Amino acid sequence: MSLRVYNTMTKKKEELVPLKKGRIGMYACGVTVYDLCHIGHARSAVVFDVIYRYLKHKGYDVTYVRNFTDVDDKIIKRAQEEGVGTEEIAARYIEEFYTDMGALGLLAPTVEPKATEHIPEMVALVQQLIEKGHAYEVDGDVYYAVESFPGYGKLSKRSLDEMQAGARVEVDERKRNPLDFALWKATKPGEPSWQSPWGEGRPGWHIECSAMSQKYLGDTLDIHGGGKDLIFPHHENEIAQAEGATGRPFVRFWLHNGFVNIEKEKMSKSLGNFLTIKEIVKSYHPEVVRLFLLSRHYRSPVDFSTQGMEEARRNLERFYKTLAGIDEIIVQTKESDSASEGLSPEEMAVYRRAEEFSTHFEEAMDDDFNTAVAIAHFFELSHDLNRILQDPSPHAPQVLRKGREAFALAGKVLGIFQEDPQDFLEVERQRKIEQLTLTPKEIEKLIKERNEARKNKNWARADEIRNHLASQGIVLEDGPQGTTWRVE
RNA sequence: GGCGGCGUAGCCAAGUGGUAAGGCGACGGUCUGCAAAACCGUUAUUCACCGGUUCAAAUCCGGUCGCCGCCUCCA
Repeated sequence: MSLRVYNTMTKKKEELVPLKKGRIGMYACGVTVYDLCHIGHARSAVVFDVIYRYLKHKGYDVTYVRNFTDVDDKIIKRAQEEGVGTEEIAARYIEEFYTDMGALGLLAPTVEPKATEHIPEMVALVQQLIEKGHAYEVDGDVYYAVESFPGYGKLSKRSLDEMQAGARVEVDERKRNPLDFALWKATKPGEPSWQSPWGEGRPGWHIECSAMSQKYLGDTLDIHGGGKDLIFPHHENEIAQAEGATGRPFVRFWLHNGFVNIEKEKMSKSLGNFLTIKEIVKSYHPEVVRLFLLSRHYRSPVDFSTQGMEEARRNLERFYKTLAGIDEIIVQTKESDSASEGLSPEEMAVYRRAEEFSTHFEEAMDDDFNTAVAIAHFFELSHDLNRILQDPSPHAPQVLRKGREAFALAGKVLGIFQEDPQDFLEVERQRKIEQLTLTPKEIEKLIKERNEARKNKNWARADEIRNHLASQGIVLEDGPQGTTWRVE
């Protein structure tokens, strides 16, 4: 099966053919470390994490680079506000980044370069651009001359003329073209700075990704990605820098993820609806966040809502309930009990579907990482397995084991279903119990009373207790093993 | 103003030429004292609207309406 991806450059799905057979070099724009990460960062990070995982799953030797922008206007501003050094701000939010992204279960990239640790590479690149006539120096600043690069605008599909017509950039007399952007900025008092051929200064934003991707992945990357908002100007500028310097194609496949809205509104600081990852994982298990995000296609906008998150939580719990049921049965059986001998036609059918699961999963993922379809397959498999679980025959473990393997293997690619089912359900239970006004002890007491009433066929009293607890969000389940309770 | 995207059931959401995945909800059934969970079944003759191309269109083309993003820092 061949993997097809949507390429922003060509606006088409194309077969992902790497430059070197069996190897993939991929670069995802990371974060500027001046504040806590929000759900938008989480989406981007999770999307590229899943892409990384899937490429590895397909057997590619992947080099994944994700950078930290640790020198930038916003960091400087923040540092000045707090009266501390920029290094302190950067170090603080890098640490927070690891805490938050670690919580979301992100795999570590191959390399995580920091801009400040690659100043010499950036200076060299800028010098190269000046030599080739793509950049010019004015008063210690260096600007990229967009008119010197014929392909400028090819990724974002705009021409220089169009952009100039609608330009809202401030006029700077020293620039040859208003759209020329800074490669190097002369230092100002109180700002971090480094030595350069143009005097003390610091790099512009776009140059770091060109320099660092080149260093770790070579002149041509297979995949470069980030949020849709980076298409212009960031990625457009990166192309101009990299291709202007090397004269070779910069990126084979451009991948961009869609935005996150909050309750149908654009997320923005002025609206005060910024949701940080920290806040979210306080209320939801990280796998719930992943399931929620991956239930939509990565290129579409997604609306982050309580309703959507609750649905994801309910669904994940359902999956884990199935898995817990399976584990309970197969724990007694031997590893080798996954053969198909002696199965009933019904069991055989499920066995086959479990066997084919990975094929279907890969078909979905091969189609531009269609995680929504992949997750739909999980629902189907889950139904199949629940049917077996309902009334397990002596041969059931053979089928269940097969299904369990499928869940674990494909789940690993999405970064879900990786917890022990019992543990997961217990953690979720505790999380909900904390919200209750009643204590478990009080609940147990009421259940005891209700069971007394039931013994005496006092259905009125029994139902009264059930309804009372239900009004608190507590659901009673009468089973052969007695009565258990759970929180809605 | 320029560029781009989107509009699929009550809701969420796949599907980009071959006759509408999946989830939530709702309804009916199995089970239950009643429930819950789980399972079974039903729930879009139709994909914003109008016109066109085609044997065939949610998918392609033209137009209309509505929503959104980018063009300035942004995942």
